[in-house]
Amino acid sequence: MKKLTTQRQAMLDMINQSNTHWDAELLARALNDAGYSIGIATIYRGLTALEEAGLIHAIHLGDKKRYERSDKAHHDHLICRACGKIEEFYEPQIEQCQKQVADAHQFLMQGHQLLIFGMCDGCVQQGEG
Amino acid sequence: MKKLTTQRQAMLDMINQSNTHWDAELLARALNDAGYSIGIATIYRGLTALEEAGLIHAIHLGDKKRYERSDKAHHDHLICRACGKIEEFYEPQIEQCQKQVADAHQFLMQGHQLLIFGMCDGCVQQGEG
DNA sequence: ATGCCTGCAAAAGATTTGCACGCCA
DNA sequence: TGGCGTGCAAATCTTTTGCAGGCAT
Repeated sequence: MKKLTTQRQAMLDMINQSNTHWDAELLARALNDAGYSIGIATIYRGLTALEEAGLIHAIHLGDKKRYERSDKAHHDHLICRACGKIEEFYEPQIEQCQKQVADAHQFLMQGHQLLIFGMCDGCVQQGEG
Repeated sequence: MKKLTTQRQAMLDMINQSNTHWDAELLARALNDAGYSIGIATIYRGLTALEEAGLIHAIHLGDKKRYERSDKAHHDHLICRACGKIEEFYEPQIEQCQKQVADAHQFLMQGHQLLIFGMCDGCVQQGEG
């Protein structure tokens, strides 16, 4: 059985206290800044354990794996290519369409990931300046 | 200006002749099997060049980058977690919803990627056996 | 000559793993 | 005492890059 050790608790707290989309290194740095000293391997193993336990949620964003709180309703992501900002959205109509698509393909849907790439409002303004 | 050399032509042909979702190593192996001897670095550089030229299309599928023909209509992917098979689909309603979501967030949509994870029919059958 | 292309090997970044040690039931 | 967690360093995997030629214009 997986244990929720002090360090994993710290990781979980850090993730739960924010809306950030953490990657392993970011989290390691934040925890070290917060006074914990946790090896990077422990971070990776801990993140995997927390994910398996359903305590955090993972998204594989192109280059690297990110983690976010799981105590949130399901949502998808808008990703600004200019500044890297990640916004969240939830569109029930899309969710429903996906189920229909899966059914039509006799495909048992277990999950999905929708990423919308583009530029956020702020970056569009700047780009035009 | 990028050149369409013999090797890049071979890469392009290989990709165009199939519906496979190639990664760099798979493509290298296939080309070597076909009699070409192309270094892996050339494959990577070639794939990047072909993608920039719009001749092939890239999807970042979780772990690694894959490439497929670009002379196909836009589509999204159903991915079987059991056997790795990738099916394609196109659902105009989803496309349209995405635009609306982007607009609602004052987000300039440049592209998107929708992956549906689950199990294909064949694997479901097997799993139940 | 110049610019882009190639191969190889080395480097890079992200993640995993081997190993020895430590903690707690 | 056995199992899981930890740290470190080494290994792995995918991708990029440096460098020394090579080909075509």
